[in-house]
Amino acid sequence: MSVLSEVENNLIVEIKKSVDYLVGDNQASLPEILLEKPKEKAHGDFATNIAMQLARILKKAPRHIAEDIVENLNKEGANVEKVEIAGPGFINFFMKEDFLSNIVHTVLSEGEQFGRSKVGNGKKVQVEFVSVNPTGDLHLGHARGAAFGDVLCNVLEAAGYDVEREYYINDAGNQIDQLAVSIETRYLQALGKEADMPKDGYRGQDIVEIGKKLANEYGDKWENEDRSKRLAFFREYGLDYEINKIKTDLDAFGVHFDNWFSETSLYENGRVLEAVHYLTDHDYTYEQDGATWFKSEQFGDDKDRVLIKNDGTYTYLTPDIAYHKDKLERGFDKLINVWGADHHGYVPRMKAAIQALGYPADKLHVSIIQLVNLFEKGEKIRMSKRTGKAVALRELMEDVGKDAVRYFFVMRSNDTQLDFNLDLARSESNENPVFYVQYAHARICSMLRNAADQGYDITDDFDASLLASEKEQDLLKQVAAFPQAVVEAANREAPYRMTQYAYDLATALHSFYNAEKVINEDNVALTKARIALMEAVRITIRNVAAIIGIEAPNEMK
RNA sequence: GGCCCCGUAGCUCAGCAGGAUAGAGCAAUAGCCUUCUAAGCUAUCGGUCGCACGUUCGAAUCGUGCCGGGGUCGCCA
Repeated sequence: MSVLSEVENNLIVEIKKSVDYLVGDNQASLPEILLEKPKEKAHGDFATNIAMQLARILKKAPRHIAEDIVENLNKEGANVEKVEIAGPGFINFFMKEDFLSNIVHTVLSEGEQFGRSKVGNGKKVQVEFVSVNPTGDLHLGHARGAAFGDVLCNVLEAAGYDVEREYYINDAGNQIDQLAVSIETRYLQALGKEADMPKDGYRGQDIVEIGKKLANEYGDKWENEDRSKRLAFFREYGLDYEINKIKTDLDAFGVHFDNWFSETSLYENGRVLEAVHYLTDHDYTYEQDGATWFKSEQFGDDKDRVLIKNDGTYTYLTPDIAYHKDKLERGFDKLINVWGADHHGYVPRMKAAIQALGYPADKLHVSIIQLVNLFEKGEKIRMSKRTGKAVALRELMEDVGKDAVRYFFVMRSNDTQLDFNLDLARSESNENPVFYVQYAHARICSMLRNAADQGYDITDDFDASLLASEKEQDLLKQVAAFPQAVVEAANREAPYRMTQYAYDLATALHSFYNAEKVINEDNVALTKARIALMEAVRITIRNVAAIIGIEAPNEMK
């Protein structure tokens, strides 16, 4: 699926007519005709390898097939100026001069909508991401997942999918009991009492603060209270505090969720029990060593997994199966989970569960986010200098700013490890891709301000066919490529393609800027056309920046 | 040991629904500001695509086997 321009569609239709004529009855095995945009300008505006693809079917040499296709091609109808056959059998198309000029009008009229398409067909996709345990701060790995998930959602929305963002709050289970006990310890310490942090307690600064806060608000009230009541209260209080902190941090990072889903709610409304019953009723469980096991191996997992431990409590998997059952029943066409690399081993058992629940395994797609390493002055940083703990998202944002953090985290494919270069993110120069892209936008704004001072208006009529220089054509091609770039990023669930696109567009702009002047007193018609072009580029940069979730500033300070 | 990710220029990475001479950025070198923002541009230098077989008219891309780096293998979450 793709969004092709009218020109491309037209060309494909004409090529197909020619090919149909050649192959006659062999229709069934006919490969799809694809156009590529050659890297080399000498190879034309578009190229197709259809002749090579047909070689096997027609049992003829690719170059001969290409000749036949070209012979039958309606060049006029396809808006083609010149056709060449090259290499092993590529057909290269050189389009008539003005084939790109419409794009400026398109962008100006579509504005914020430019780049959006309907290829997603309104399909319902749910993306569950971040879902960090509410027991501490958001760290770098989480932040990468947050940026990835959020930009992925933006891309999917732009491509016409109906997207829901969800955060799964692990507010049940051992780690929350541990949170309550850790808070208790800090609370007692805040009151000046002797209390030791348990071995696997949470030692973060935030827990110390919760302890102090409780001591200030309640004095020794909870010290004398029954311990189970005390822990129950601390548990709720701590959860509330941690979740709010996570929300605040994500908010500052520009990440917002449609739905915060509580694990506890699954217990309260009987969904966990229901899921266990479902599996048991379908004979997907058995008892062994005092525990209840899920037969995940028959669905492709390495081994079977425990659902109910021999102490009667559930493993993490059990409510998670109930959670996915719930998600599936909410009617999404596709579920995407964004998980850290340390969870990849968990994928087969979750996919097994999806199948056991009666759904195809590919209903769920898990995007694994590889590790992040921080570098400063060429050295790997393991701990924050300030806190002595793992570096928190908040700290990183204060250091280099939200935009740099977002951009750097989505800049690389999610399945490669990421080296985050702090010096680079801080630097205000062309080495820093965020500034490079933002500068392109600011630069255009500056030109447009100057143009306005001289009495030009971006709504003036213009003749787009005047935009014929090499740099202008390059810019037009880049702009025209945006809708397809969005679709490809969506199809491949690869948001990093948006940062690459943004960078390439900025490069074309800067290159144009250094080669040509926009405001040219001797040529008013050309000036008007270039102003329109600049506005079209500005809109495109702003739109891609919006998808990445960074600012498109009017000036650089 | 099983499974997952990675291995492409000195460094960081694209390219991997097979296609033309493997691309960017940084670093290095040489240039461009009486001209709309030099936070910019232009050019040069730089690569046995980890290795070996195989499939193919054609392999960085697909398959198999090795080698190297990282991650992960709990009745934790």
